[in-house]
Amino acid sequence: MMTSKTPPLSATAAADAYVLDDQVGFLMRRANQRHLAIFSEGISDLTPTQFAALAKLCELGAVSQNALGRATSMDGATIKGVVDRLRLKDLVASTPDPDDQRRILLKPTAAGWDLFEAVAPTAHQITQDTLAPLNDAEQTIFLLLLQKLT
Amino acid sequence: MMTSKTPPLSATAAADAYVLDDQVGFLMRRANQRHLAIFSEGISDLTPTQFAALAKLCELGAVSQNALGRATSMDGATIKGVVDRLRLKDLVASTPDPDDQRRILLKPTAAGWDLFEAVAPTAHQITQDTLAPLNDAEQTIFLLLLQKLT
DNA sequence: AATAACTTGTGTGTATACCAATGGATTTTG
DNA sequence: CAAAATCCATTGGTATACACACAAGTTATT
Repeated sequence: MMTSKTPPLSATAAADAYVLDDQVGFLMRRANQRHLAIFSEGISDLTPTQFAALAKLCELGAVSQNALGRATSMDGATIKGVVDRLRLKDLVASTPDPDDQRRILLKPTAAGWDLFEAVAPTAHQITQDTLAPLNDAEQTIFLLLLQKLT
Repeated sequence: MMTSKTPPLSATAAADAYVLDDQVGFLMRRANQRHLAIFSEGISDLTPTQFAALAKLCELGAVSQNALGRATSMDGATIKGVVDRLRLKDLVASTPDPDDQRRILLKPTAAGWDLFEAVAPTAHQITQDTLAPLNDAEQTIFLLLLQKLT
């Protein structure tokens, strides 16, 4: 509990005790910054978000844009921009869904598949490089705890 | 090591083995999304980034804009926007540095101090709420490992 | 002292990321 | 079946976040 480390405090005392560098949010932001740097070093063709969308699309087959967004934890506005850019790069193709006129069915193009398969090993390596400061046991625990925070 | 879970693979096999939901980057993004939601629920006046900058400024006293950026892990372009918005809200004041004509010295205003002290306890609570899915021991480990990944 | 190298703040461009609103399509319900 | 509720894609707005380039100021080098 919070109270074990921070017993009831006046607002001022709480402010004194607030050290930014100890906050989860700040640490997660920094850890993520490091990961993004590692990613763009290894894969410069795609952003992590674009790769996530492409990978998920290769995993799922043909899905609607919003469904892909849900599968990758992006809201409608975000996934639209990502898909637009993937289409500009000819990695993803879209066709209207004959069963539902609202939907756009997305599929990886041949080039999309090729790129995904070509960079998947690198993506694995990026995950490993990101976790490299931890030993095997620590990596397992970290991923487990991270999953619990999801 | 990676090889314990993923022995040498052909590109296609690597693609098969690539499950987005197991990747560190994806998990960190989702954990961060959850944290941001908790934050904005508790503190709606400021974004996490703005609060981080304000908190660090209260911690450091008078520093230049770029120095504040370094202390909060934001690059020059990012910290500029953040500080601009904090100034618009009258939480931060800027004066030219007499010793270095390039620099702008930043300081929290009285309102900035007041707001920081008022929300610091809430910020602590947000950290706790974010970590709530973990028990005490897990929280300690998680923060430790997170720090190692920084 | 003059030049080079660096720092600081700023501006531009691109890419997430989310909220709110909208119009059209589909599903659910009364 | 008709109305309400929901879903879908899109748009506009705001806020990080980083890369790059730039001008002006400062420090280091020669």
